[in-house]
Amino acid sequence: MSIIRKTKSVKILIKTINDSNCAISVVDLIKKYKNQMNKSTIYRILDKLENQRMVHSFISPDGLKMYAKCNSISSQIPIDTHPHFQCNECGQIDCLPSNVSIPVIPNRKVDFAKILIVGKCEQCI
Amino acid sequence: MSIIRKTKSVKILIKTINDSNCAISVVDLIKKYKNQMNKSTIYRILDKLENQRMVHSFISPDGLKMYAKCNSISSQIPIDTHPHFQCNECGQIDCLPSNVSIPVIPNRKVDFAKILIVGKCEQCI
DNA sequence: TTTTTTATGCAACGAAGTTGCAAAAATAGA
DNA sequence: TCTATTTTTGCAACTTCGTTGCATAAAAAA
Repeated sequence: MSIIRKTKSVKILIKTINDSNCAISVVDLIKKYKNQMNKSTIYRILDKLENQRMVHSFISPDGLKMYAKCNSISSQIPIDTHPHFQCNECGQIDCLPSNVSIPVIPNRKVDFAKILIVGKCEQCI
Repeated sequence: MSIIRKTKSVKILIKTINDSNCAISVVDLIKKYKNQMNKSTIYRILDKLENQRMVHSFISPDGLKMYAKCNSISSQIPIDTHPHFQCNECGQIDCLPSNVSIPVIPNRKVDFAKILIVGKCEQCI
């Protein structure tokens, strides 16, 4: 896998994701940058950034691909294992640093868990 | 909301979901019954069944809408709050009866959590 | 410079899911 | 039973999200 080249588009996307304190859907990124880059470019760049572990992704409850920055906590833990929080008022999803202990399940081997905690965020409480 | 009418298609879908011990994607149901019912019909029936709490749904990690029966445990707990288990070998997803305790998160109100535990199932261990 | 590699835009495509509408089936009322 | 009304279904068209092939543009290497 080649090292990522920091083109203008790449820089914009990295900055956008890093400056955001919550996850962003690709759909929103496409809308936001529809005059500056093509949607294929966006999908391709995000894919590379994820391979490089510079961002991480997950699928939202309504099936949209979401991207968020890898903070210090999540980059130490194997991919996608930290919990996410979705506010059911404003819809925003962000990453939680906290750990949720996964129960042992009889007759199965547990590798990791994808956890989405749903509730109300600080602003919407 | 009107009571559901048990047409032939409805019966088939209820039986299929109830007889399965794991979640089924709508896509698979459409493939399976492509000669017996239209995909719109399938989507519409499943939607109604879910409104009646006869089945429940969730979005799989690859964005597919999945349906599973409501067992005695899950029908007592508010919708979608029981954990699911996905085998990363065979891909099957099923419902877990066990409860995972959700941590309290500072400055937020936690309503419920969607939990997908990933690992190996009994058959694939 | 010239050559080679990589990134981008564009258009077409594909899959999942939705919707409007007409026909069919089931139900209710007489 | 016959008719009127409601509900369900099939079909086709459509939307949205995401992918792919290919030609061009840009960057890096030589």
